[in-house]
Parts: sequence; structure tokens; C-alpha cells
Amino acid sequence: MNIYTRLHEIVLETLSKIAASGSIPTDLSLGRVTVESPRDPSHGDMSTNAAMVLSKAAGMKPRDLATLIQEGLLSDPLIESADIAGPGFINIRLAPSAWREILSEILATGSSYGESKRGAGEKINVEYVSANPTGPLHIGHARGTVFGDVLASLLEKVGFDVAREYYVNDAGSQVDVLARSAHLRYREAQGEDIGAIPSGLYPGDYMIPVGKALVDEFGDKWLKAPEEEWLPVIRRFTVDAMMKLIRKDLGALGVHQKVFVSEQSLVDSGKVETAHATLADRGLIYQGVLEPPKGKTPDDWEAREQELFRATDFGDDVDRPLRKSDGSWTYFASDIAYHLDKYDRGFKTQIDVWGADHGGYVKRMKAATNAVTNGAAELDVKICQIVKLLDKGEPVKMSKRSGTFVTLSDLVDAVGKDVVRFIMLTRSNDAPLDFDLTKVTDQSRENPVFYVQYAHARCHSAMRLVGDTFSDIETDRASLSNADLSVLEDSAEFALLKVLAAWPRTVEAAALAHEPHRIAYYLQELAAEFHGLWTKGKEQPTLRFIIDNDETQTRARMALVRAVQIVLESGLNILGVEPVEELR
RNA sequence: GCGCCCGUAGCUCAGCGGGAUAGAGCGCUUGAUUCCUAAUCAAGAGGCCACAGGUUCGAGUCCUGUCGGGCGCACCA
Repeated sequence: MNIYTRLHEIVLETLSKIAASGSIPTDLSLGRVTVESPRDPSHGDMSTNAAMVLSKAAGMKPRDLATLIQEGLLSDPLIESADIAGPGFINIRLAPSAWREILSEILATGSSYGESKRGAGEKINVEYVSANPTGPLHIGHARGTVFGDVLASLLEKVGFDVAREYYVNDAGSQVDVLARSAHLRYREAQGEDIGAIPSGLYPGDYMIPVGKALVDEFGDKWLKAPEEEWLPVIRRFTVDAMMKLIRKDLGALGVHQKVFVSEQSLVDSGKVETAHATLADRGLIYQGVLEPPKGKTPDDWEAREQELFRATDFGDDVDRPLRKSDGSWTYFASDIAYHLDKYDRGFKTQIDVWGADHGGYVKRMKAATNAVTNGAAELDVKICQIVKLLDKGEPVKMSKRSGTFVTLSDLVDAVGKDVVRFIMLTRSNDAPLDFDLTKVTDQSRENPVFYVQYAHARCHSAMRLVGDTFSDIETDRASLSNADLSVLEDSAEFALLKVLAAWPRTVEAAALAHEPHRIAYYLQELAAEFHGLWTKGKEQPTLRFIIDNDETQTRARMALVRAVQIVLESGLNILGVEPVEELR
């Protein structure tokens, strides 16, 4: 059990005992009572704000109330000391055995240490990537892809029933452009000289094989046919080809979404009409004329009456159009249908992961999801800021127009999937990210992927070598669970135990805040603590993991090493990074 | 002009439903290796947490405003 929640319970139990004795009211609101680890270790292992938060309602001075709580806490065997400090903090020091028990727990539970049932099996939908099916994924897609994938894993870890989805935008005018680009390549594949690709069409070489595949599939059937005949067929064919390409790229990154929802299918099945009708029934749609945006009026602006959704009723800045001037649905209209569709499939909690360029779209989508589900579904949108690709500190030039942009598969080929995945989470999603192709493969402290992997490899190294000294020490979990842990006494060992103890809380907090980068940070912290103890053993031989003449101590240290290894491994697993046992 | 995000050490960034004397890496200074991978570690210097108000026992964290940077702004997706 999470030692923080356990302490929290102890504090609450203490408070209820005090209330039962009549010293404080029994109906105090305890929601603000917290237990946390103080920044300053001299303040103890844990501290609680209970006395300060409750003093007003209890009608007592904080320090007087603290004294009552202190007495109650001291009767618990887990607690070694409790001191009152500052304005009314109660600083708690745990018995050493309480920390050592963390090891026993890790050895007993293995990779499931850190999991919880907090999500209680609630269905939650994470939609990410959702790149237009008009070409291969490029580096700009990589961040949101990793973010969404890891967030999904994280949510699973704390007990949610997670769906990983990709929304395929196969209905708009962009896929018509794609189809025309494919048709051009189709003509080329039949020997026609097509010259330069006209502007407005997709110029990339990745379209060449599509043209050839179209010939294989259809022969010359569409060569002379009018566009309205071949367009729907070639569009479908080409979108499918692009999605194959994209799924291959995702696979190389270790991403395997199960559900791909087609925008066109929502239109065809009438889902968009349904969503539209739902909003209309609630009186949220009207005919109106929008003001041109201030400060930046488009050249072709024309005031016209159109069908608008009352987004302003739900916190958006202006009402939003649902139909284009040609009468077809806007992207927004089908996206509303998509979010309603998710809700109809049982997802009351939805997360969308978008790039920074879509930030302006967040309010309207939240407004629409709220409106179309009558407030029953909640949408969180996570915006990932841009990735700046560098090489040795110099920006790598990219141009989508000339087709020289770096594709995701190029990136994975260059540095490996594990590096891409880890580095993408070394910043909060709100912060821009520098991705230096050279630095991320360095074997140095500067490279967090290496640093964490090295710690993990060192764990395995110690466990490989212990048999040379003690042939009867086995390093599997079950064997080590018999170790006598009471010989672990050094402060550096306890520092490590405390980091290990924080793992379940870190996982849960990261999951609930939808902030997977916290896992990457935690792993660096754990690795740093472990490297520190390792080096300390070089200076102070009694702290080495393998002690020649002391089998009991060695066994206890191996238990510690195994626990570190287990937590590093499970953290890397959440990130989708393969833990290595050896570095070369 | 409006909205969203950001502003923390020289640089790049963490800072966990508000908590005590604000952290890490890089860079700089000084050290540690007969021994489990020194591919590492330890110590030191370095801060009006952009600015001004407010909320409260307590604010880097919440609210308002100002300044600075990024992104976006009918009928693309």
C-alpha cells in the first residue's frame, strides 16, 4: 500500500479519535488535510498540515490542536517521532522498519508495484495522432503521438479502462486534393510525362508508389474518365494507402492504436445529422451572421448568413459555423459527431491530444462536447508545444513544400524508438522541446535516456556478478524476499527507499493530472539516487552492494538493487522504452 | 484587436488538488577510480520565481491588471 495514503489514513483516524473524545467537533471538513514529504529532510519524513487547516473550525490555536494530534500519532507503531514546527506543521518521522517494508512490498508485487484501482475500471478515451491521411508522419507528429500513448498506459496503470483512438480525417477537401495528386501519379505510372507537380497538389515522392498501385488495381480504367467518376474511388484507395503508411510509422514507434474512426463514416452513417439534430433540439443552432475577426480580416471575407452553434453559451468566444458555403459540413460539425459518438460508446471522460497550432480550437470543442452530451461528458484537451529539431545545437531546416521535412520513420531510424519516446517526455507538454539528434544518443549524464538506462544496466550488472562471490545468493524476487533487511541502515539507503516509496504516488498523480512527463522525471531522480549510492560504495567499501565477507548484508543490498531495477523497469515500460540489461 | 500557452540560476527546464530556507542538468570552480561499467559521483558559486495589486495562517503555485515571447483567429483539417 502507498505509504503516503497510509499516513493520510492514520492522520484522519487520529482526528476522528480526538473528535470522539469531544475535544473538537465531529463534523470538521477534512478535505484539505494533506500528508506530504517536506522539501527539507530535517523536517522529517512526512508532514501534515492538519492542525493549521482545522484550527479555525475547531476553535483552537493551531499549535494546541497540533499537540493533541501529535499525542495521537505517537501511539502508532509506524511513527517514530512527531514534532510540532513552524506555524503548526506536524513533522513525522517513520520507524526504519516502515521504510524497509517498502522493499518487501516491491519484491512481493513486482512489476505491479505502483498500480492502483483509482480509476475503478472507468472507461476513458484517449485520442491522439489523428494526422491527416495525406502523407507519412513527420517529426511534428511525434510528440503528441508519444504523449498520448504514454498517457494511455499511465491511465491503465491506475485502473482506467482505456481506449486508444485515431480519428481519420478522410472527408474534407484535403483528401480530394490527395486523390487528384494520386491520379496524377497514376497517369505518370502509365508513362505520361506529368512535368512538375502543380502547386496545390501533394508533391512528395511517397505518392509515386500509390500511382503504380493504382495501375495494378485498375489498369487504365480511370485514365480518360471524368473526375467525378474516379475521384471517390481513388480517394478511398489513396486514403487507405496513406493509413497503411501511417500505421507502419506508428508501429515503428511502438504505437498500436486499436480504434481508427473514419470521419467519412460518421457522415455516411448519419451521425453528423444526429449530432446536429441533438444540438438543434436544445435550441443551440440558429441562422446568423458572424463579425469578421478584428485585426485580421481575410481577403475573401464576405458577410453571409450561416448555420451557427451557440458556442458562446458554453464558454467559447464566438458562435461557430457548422456548414460551409457549399452546404457541406464543416470539420467542426463532424468533430462534434465524433465526440458524441465517443460518448455513445460509453466514454464520459475523453482526452484529445493536439499540436500547438490547434490551440485556438480547444474552447469550441469543449463547448460542443459539453453541449452535445448535455453536460454528461468531459473533454480534456492536451496541447503539445512544438519540437525544435537540432543537430549539434544547430537547427535542422525543414520544408514541407520541398518535401525535405524529416519523417517520423527517418527519426526513428536515426536514433531509435526508445530515444524518441523518452526524449519527447523530458519536458512538460506545455513547454517547447529541443530535440538534438546528436545529444540524444550520447552516452553521458546529459542524455537522460542513457542515464536512466545506465542505472538499470548497473542493477543487472550487480545481480549478475553477485554469484561469483556468493554462489547461493539468488537474485529473483522470491529468493530475495527472505533477506534480512534490518541490516540496511545507511542514510543513503534510506534516501533510495524513500524515492522507491514515492513511485505509486507519482504514478497516480501523473495519471490524474494527465502529465506523463512526470514519469520521465521520476526515473531520472531514481537513477540519480542509485548512481549516488553506487559511487558512495567506491569511497566507502561497507556500502558496496557486494561485500566479500558479509552474505547477510549482500543479500539485503541485492534486495534493494532488485527493487530499484523493478521500479526502473516498470517506469520504462510505461514510457514504452525497452529497459536494457547491458550497455555497450 | 481577441483567445490560449509560456515567463523560475548565465543557458535549457522541473516544481506534485497552496505549505516551512525554491530544485535538476548544462556551463563555471574544486575534488573522488588497485575494487560491482568514472559512460559515474561529491562539494562550491550562482535567484526581487517578469512586474504591480489581491485572496489567507501561508503564494513560484489561486484571482485581477501590466509588460515580454510563442500559437491561433468565418466558409481548411
